[in-house]
Amino acid sequence: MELSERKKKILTALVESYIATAEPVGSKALAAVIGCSSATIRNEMSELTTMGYLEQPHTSAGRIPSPAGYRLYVNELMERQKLSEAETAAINEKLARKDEQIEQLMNEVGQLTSSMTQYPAYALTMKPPVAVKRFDFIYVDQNTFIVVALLTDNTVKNKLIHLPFSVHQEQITTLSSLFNANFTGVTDREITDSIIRSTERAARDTYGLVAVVASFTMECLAAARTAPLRVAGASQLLNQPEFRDPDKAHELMNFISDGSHLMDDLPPAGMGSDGLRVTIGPENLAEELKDSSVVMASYDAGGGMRGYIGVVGPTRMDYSSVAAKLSYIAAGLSRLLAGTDAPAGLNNKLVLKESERHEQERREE
Amino acid sequence: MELSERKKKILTALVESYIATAEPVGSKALAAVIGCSSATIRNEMSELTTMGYLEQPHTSAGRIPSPAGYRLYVNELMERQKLSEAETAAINEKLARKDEQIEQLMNEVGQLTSSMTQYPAYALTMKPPVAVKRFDFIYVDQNTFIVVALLTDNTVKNKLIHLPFSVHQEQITTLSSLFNANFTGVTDREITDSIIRSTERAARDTYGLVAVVASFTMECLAAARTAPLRVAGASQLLNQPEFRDPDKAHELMNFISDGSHLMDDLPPAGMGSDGLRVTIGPENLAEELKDSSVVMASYDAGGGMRGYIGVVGPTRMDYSSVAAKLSYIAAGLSRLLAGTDAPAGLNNKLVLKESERHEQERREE
DNA sequence: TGCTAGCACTCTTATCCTTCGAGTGCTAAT
DNA sequence: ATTAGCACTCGAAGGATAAGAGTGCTAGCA
Repeated sequence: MELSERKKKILTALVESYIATAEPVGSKALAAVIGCSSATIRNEMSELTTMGYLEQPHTSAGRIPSPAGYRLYVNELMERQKLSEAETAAINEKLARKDEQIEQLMNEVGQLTSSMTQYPAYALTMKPPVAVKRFDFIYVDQNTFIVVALLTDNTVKNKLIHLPFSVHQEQITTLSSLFNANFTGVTDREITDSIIRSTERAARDTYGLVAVVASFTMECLAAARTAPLRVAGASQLLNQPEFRDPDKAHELMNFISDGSHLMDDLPPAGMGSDGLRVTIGPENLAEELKDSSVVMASYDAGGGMRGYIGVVGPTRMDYSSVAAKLSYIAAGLSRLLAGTDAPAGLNNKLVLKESERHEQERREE
Repeated sequence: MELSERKKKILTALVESYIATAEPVGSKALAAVIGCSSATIRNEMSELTTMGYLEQPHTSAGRIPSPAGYRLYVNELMERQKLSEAETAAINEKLARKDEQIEQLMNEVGQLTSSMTQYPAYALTMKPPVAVKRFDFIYVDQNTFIVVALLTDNTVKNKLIHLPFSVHQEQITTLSSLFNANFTGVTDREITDSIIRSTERAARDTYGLVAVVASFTMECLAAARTAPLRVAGASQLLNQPEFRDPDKAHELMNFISDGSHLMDDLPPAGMGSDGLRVTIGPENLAEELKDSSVVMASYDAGGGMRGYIGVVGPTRMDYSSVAAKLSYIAAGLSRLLAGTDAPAGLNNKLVLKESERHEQERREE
């Protein structure tokens, strides 16, 4: 059922007022904004309450939005915010330093997101499986050599291997051709015991080294797909009035500081076509997040990799502003990492509606 | 001036009671422990107060230790605590997994320390300057090669270099001998413009590549000495009653979450010969730490590297237990990383006195 | 029929006041 | 030197009161 225009206006104003002040909103305050008497507002609010969009903390306080109210606000009512010059400049400046190490960059992205939004933020990259493109072996001395593996995603991994016995140059060369023959182009899943066994059989006098290098190889490949999740600005939570209770704050901070939980929940499903997803309060799967909201954006990290940034905050989160900022940062990262521009119209102003409608439909099934 | 035995007993009991309960301690409670009347205790406490070891939050509450009181307690009164079987076992188990990456390990050490002590913890390693031992260049294709640098601390760094123009194998070989001749054995400080310039002159047709590789080299060397500081368990602060005020908690959490401040302050000076240092309240240089205490321990990370672990907490910190735990963990790390055993007697029970006496003397000058 | 004015009612928050009790400091006695 | 006793202080806790914000409902008006 569709809401009347006025109801929409009231809900919008109420949500925004509550987001700004964290105080329940009364009919009087809204009357001024909407332009009719407080009694009328009261009637409307009463209906909105029975429809489930508003809640009353107690009989004689104002109303606050229910999760459903926030949902409606996010899906249909919220203004697509534009970032200020200063904000876009700050983001661009941070992202401009392209020559940084990727890990370093990801770390700073978390902090950037957190400081821009004033909420705790996290950033993670999901990578597709990689394989080794080529191996090189560097002979250092009798007991020592270095394995260098160039991966398909063009990162290079290496390891210094120190042996309790001595080898000579030719053995290393043999090893090199063995590994380049048998271990290139295979992902970590595809390295089976049988490959290792057969390589070992072919290895002859370098027999003992195969296992060492093979395990290094597997480590590399596994490490390359593992997503390094960075959490930044967890202490920002303490700025929010809803976390002035230290016990609540502590609980949620513990939860988000240890990123593994976040990963379970967040990346897989429900990303809108615009790369944004908002989960509000009880929509979150994790028990610890039932009173919080999560906004996340995904970006193209190049080579089929998909990255995610997100923020966690109270349900009374400033969705509009956060969505705009995340979207802008994500677009910047896409451009930076993958050279792809974001889908049309996504750069600065947001197009949430499309994706959110999908989600709405899903929810109503 | 030396305190009477009884004053020492009173101060000790008072500090320990306050550490345990966070409540000001009255004369009655102490009378039971010490074995004389509360009036006597009151007289003694009154003297201890004028001597500056105790404070009164207000006229009619009990006494709490002043920073000087804690200092005296830490230096002379505190029992050297032994860890329980379970605690040593937990620590040993964590440290047993030697084959982990060093960074991973350092990260976990922070978490281990934090979870053992119930305070926020940090861990950092300081490394002496390193140099490159040898360079190897791997030719990948026309536009691409890999630089591999083996450092004096036996870590290996690498970088994939992609060029906008093409090179051939011989140029790479030339580059290799140039760098092995001019850039090995020099630390980052010693790489001057003039070395780069003269190498470039000698470089002839590989001219343009020298700068690229040289800057990679400097990055490596700088990165190798930069201490990766890990902070863990910042949210533990919220367990402490003194941080139930969210604003205070927020301030300190911000401070410690961004490790750079900690580094400014902590590592340089005043490490006792036993590898432990305690700074109490106003002894800390940083304004944000004036109400907190820091306990840190250093360990031998091998190859001249010195590592530090520490915890931050309220001045009402359980110094005895924290010192024992830190010391045990540090000794374990020394053994693990450097193979050296800690100085005699330091393994499990602590010898604080020696070093602290020195510090005491320094302070009295 | 929709809007508004008015009014009684509810419920929270702030404030003030009182009481209670823990703890002190001092004095006098042992 | 120690202790018992006592008057005094001061914060914490409890309770009553008042204030204020907001609601729901009814009745009147366009």
